Amino acid sequence: MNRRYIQIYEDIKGKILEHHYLPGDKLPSENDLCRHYGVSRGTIRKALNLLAEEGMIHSLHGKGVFVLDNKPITFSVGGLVSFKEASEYSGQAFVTHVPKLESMVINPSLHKITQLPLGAEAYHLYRVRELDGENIILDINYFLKDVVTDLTKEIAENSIYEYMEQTLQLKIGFARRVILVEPATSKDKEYLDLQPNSPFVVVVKNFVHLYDGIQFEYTESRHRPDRFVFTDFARRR
Amino acid sequence: MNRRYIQIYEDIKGKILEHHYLPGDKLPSENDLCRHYGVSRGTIRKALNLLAEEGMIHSLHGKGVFVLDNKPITFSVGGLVSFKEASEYSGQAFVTHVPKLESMVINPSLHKITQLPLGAEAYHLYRVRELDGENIILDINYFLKDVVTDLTKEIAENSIYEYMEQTLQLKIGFARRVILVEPATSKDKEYLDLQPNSPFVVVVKNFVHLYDGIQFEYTESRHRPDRFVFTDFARRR
DNA sequence: CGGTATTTGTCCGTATGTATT
DNA sequence: CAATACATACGGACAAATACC
Repeated sequence: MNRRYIQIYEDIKGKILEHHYLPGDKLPSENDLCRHYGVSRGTIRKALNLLAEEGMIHSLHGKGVFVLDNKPITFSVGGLVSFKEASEYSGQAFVTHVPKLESMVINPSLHKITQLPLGAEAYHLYRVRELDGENIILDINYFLKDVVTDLTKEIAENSIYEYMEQTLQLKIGFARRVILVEPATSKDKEYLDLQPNSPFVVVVKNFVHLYDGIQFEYTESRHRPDRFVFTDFARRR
Repeated sequence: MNRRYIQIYEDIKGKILEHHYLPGDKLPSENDLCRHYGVSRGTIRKALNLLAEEGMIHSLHGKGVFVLDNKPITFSVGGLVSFKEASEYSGQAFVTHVPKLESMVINPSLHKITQLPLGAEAYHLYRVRELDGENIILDINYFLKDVVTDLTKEIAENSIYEYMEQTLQLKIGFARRVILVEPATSKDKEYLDLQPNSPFVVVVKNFVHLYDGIQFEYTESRHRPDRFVFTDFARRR
């Protein structure tokens, strides 16, 4: 498989991130980029389209393609990236603790919450994310056992997605995400350094599917409200 | 301009929303769709790509294109849609009150918050969104006066975006959005029906730009935490 | 102000690769 | 092995918005 347009997308993105192109700059014209990369215009436009979706660039009809003022959303919570990828990007050094890793079966009440198949075996784990000595995120994960086989604490402390993609050769497809606010539970109070006057946590619920469409994961990321930030980019159609 | 692919996107989207296609169904093959709409395959693929970005469909190499189980994100808070569009879509009947509409100048401290140009004249308004007799969202808006000309209370109660696009013939381009949690201010307490034990609000900050790139709006949507929901769809690349 | 060149937007047709049936 | 279906890429054409002279 060729996927030239992905390489070009990554190349241009790198040049923006390394400030070879600055916000407000005009990129070379699409025809110039065609000559530079030795590809057709359709391929260039596919690469530029990816950058536009992420909020890195904006095209103006008849004028050119301009670099936006941006912290691209893939660096924040937006986009489907693993926690490890996000923290590496942002440059913040997180530590992950795994106080719990066990096997269980999806019972009816769990099925309702997780949307995972009733009766399926799953790994159930808690992961606590520590920043600057404070525990600010509690991840409650459920992974289908027959998909994410042989999960260990070491893998969970590093990156489960990396393990799935590189070791198990699985293809992650898409995720639905819901953000809301809930009262803090006793588990939140046990694992997070909550502030005394804050009886709430921000909850990000993730329903993650493989490329073939089957859901293999449900995760609740429970955030200390004062440290929660989510950024997003949207275009008008 | 033709924009056949937009029409096809809207047509297929409509068929999914009206349950002509159900979740799990396979759409006709791309070649069948070409024949049906009388267009080339590239045009069909552009339409399908829009649906895929919104989380309505998912393509499987060699198998077909399948309808996902979904409330598409444009129906919720995701996507760049006006409050009126979102509420019409969700079917919830909101009422909008406009307790304040005044003109002001962007001073240095406002410039820092809103990112609007220093010294520019702006409309400043409060809009309270009421649902089921409860005031649950306080919108604090700043619109550049030389862009959104002649703004009135009537327009603000209906839809400012509709006014901009249909009356002023302006093209809205893109927005950056940040979601976080803040302590409730005295204004929140004045305008929102906050619950007594909830000293916080969920704040959605919007930096909205015209198609030509200039920012014309800053809005803070301040939500009662227990009524706040945000949904999102993401793909792995 | 007008004509020409440049640049992005849309669409077409074709060819080839790769995954599934 | 062949047929089907999606993925990638090429090249050409014309439209629409803008820039330049």
